[in-house]
Amino acid sequence: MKRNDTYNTKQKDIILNFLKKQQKELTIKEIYEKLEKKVGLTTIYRLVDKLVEEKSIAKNINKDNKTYYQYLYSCDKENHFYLKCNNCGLIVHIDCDCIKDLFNHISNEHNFMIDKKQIIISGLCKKCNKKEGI
Amino acid sequence: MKRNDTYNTKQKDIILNFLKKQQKELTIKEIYEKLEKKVGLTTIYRLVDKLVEEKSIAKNINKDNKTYYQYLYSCDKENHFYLKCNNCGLIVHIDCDCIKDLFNHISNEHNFMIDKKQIIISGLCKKCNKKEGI
DNA sequence: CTAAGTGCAAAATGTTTGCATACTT
DNA sequence: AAGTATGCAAACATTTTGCACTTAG
Repeated sequence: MKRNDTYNTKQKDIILNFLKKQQKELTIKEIYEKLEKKVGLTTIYRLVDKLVEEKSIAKNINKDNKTYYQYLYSCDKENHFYLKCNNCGLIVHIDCDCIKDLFNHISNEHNFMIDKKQIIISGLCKKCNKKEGI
Repeated sequence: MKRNDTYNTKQKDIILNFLKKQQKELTIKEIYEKLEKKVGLTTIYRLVDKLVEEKSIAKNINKDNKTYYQYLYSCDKENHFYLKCNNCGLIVHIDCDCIKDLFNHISNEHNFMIDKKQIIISGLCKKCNKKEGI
């Protein structure tokens, strides 16, 4: 008679932990293969969707036109955001008050409620910036 | 004997102008249909890819798992960025120095080169924020 | 025991490619 | 002309669905 409940399953654990361990973006196929097919493709699609919804992971399309998923270290602080390198795909977590100012400014002056859980700013990390700059 | 050249075609014009006029995100299919099939599907795929590459338009996956494209008003100023509403999908162009400070801070303190052409910050616009907040 | 989750195979979608034709310069 | 671009049909890839079965609570 229960309703709208959610169960903890082996597969759920496997996927979240796997993404947590990997320090990079992965496609569904890559997840499926690296997990040695311990979890069915369909299930990965379904679980990954949920994880995106609850903002545990980020989803995005890269230049290669493929869809990638990546774990986002969660954080309840007010001053955290992510920097994403467009070249190597890495997302790094930053804690810095600089984002608080922007947040306040944008919500006050521009009437826009930034989603604190998902502030992802794109560009090039130090390493890739050097490489591309040649 | 020319090489690596690019021609100006009717289709290229049609698509860019169409996206410019629309003030919202569109899927490939929507573009195809609203254009009344004046441009072939394949061509849309190809042109839209180029436009993304040259950063005239933005591409992203929404909650509905569909891929959307939207024109980005270009701007050479140092202080512009975009705010994207996660609910209604609109991208608004903002010119405000607040982003310069963040930009400088991030590049100096965090060694990260933000892509000035594509600073898109997500959240909820005023209208959608009210609706969701009920 | 019941609702929720899983995984297969199949169906539905979405995207890319090969190629003959048409357009730009 | 020569090099690009286009658009169809076909190939390919990705994602979703139906359904019988398993698992969590």
